[in-house]
Amino acid sequence: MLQIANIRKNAEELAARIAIRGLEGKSLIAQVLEMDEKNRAKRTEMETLQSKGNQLTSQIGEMYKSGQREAGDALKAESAEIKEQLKSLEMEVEAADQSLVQLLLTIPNTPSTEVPMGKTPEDNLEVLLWGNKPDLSAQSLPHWELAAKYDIIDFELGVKLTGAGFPVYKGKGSIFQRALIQFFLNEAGKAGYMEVQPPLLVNADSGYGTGQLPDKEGQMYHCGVDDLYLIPTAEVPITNLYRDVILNESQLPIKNAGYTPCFRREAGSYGAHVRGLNRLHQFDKVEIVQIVKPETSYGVLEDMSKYVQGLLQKLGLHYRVLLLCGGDMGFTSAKTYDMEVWSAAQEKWLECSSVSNFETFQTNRLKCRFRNSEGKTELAHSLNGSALALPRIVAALLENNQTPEGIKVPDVLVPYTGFDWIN
RNA sequence: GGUGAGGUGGGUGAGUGGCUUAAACCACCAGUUUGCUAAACUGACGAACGGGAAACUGUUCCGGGGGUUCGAAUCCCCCCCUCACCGCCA
Repeated sequence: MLQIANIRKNAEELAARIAIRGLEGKSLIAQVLEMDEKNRAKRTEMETLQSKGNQLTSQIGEMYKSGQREAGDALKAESAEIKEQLKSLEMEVEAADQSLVQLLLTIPNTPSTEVPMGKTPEDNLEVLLWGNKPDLSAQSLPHWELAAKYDIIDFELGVKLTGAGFPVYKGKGSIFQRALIQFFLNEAGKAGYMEVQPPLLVNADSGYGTGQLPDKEGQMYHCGVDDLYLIPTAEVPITNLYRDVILNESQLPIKNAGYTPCFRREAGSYGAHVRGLNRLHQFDKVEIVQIVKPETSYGVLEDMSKYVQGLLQKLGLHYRVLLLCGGDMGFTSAKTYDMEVWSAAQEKWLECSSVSNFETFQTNRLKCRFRNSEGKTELAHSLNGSALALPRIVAALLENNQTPEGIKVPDVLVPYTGFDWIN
């Protein structure tokens, strides 16, 4: 959620930035400002009356204490009248504030000025291309056929147990996936991220904190009996560690990494493009999160992007980096890079990481602040990224490294798997 | 699930109707001392929102919601959560 104080101060700039998403920034901001002005007038009116009422009650108290009981009683009527007036005024102010918040909740984050204009994925900017397409023989198989051939991932079994989108990893497939997780966590540790194991179920407050609620309620699995949500990403529990917190400037930057399964309903997305590991209801992911000082956040975004790319390079994957355009960016993000790996047998790019700077959009909801050098509280900036999401990495590795003899395990993973071939 | 105790500022924790403008201690911050760190001492120190160029000032907030009262952290009702013990159990 955008900060109202910031909108007052930088109305024009923010309107222009919203327009990068292809929205009517100017009229939206104008609407907010108009409502805000009305609300403040109401608030002033209410507070003046409250002040008057407070003075009166202390007067009455004084009179009682000095024995002027009758004089005190005489003022009670006036006090009661003020109280009556206040009742409706307070309700008006609350309703006014509520409707302003409702309006603000509909406004997405303001893209950074470097974000390209555009509405569709075609308008995303390819900022980097690394490596080359692997040269596969004509008999190359897509990963779901490889999974069956070597009996390492069983999609049918998952359907029996749960439903589509819940695969069962078996034998070397299971070990391979565990090796990747371990590799990613160790790399994150080396890069200075503190590992955390958060809960996989979160309450509604946490959902609101990172912005999954109320907009994306339908994307999360909900346990009705206990009113808890299965996390769609570790971003939710990890970022919410810092909800309602005032940090010390010296604690920043905070760098956390965590591995969790992720659960997504993905309602309405079926068909060929969700085949195999391409889109699942349950998948594993290592997530990195940073809470930083505002002036450093864009530098940190570049660092995180480089870090994620380093993982892809160590795995020897052909990938590209996209700077998402305004229209394709998530609601809460100010600037996002997507990393896509080349899936050689499917001959298409698969998104395997998304690294974003949220500026104060999340921290405003989270009330995640730090005490700056002037001793004032200030909202921190939050960022996160996948490092990495497992299924599409597994898919790309299986497809790109396939040979007639089997699937070659990347060298960096061998210490974790204990074998160098899946065959 | 049963019984009991409790939720107060960054933390510990006092506070049973108006001098609470929330004590005290700790932490954080600034300064003095100091080769450096530490210790000691001194000082400042809750948050959000509004008004004001600023100094400053107003309002709200003691788990959440309602109520009693001229006046509520304090009394009453409902809800939520935490802790302890018991039961069940990986």
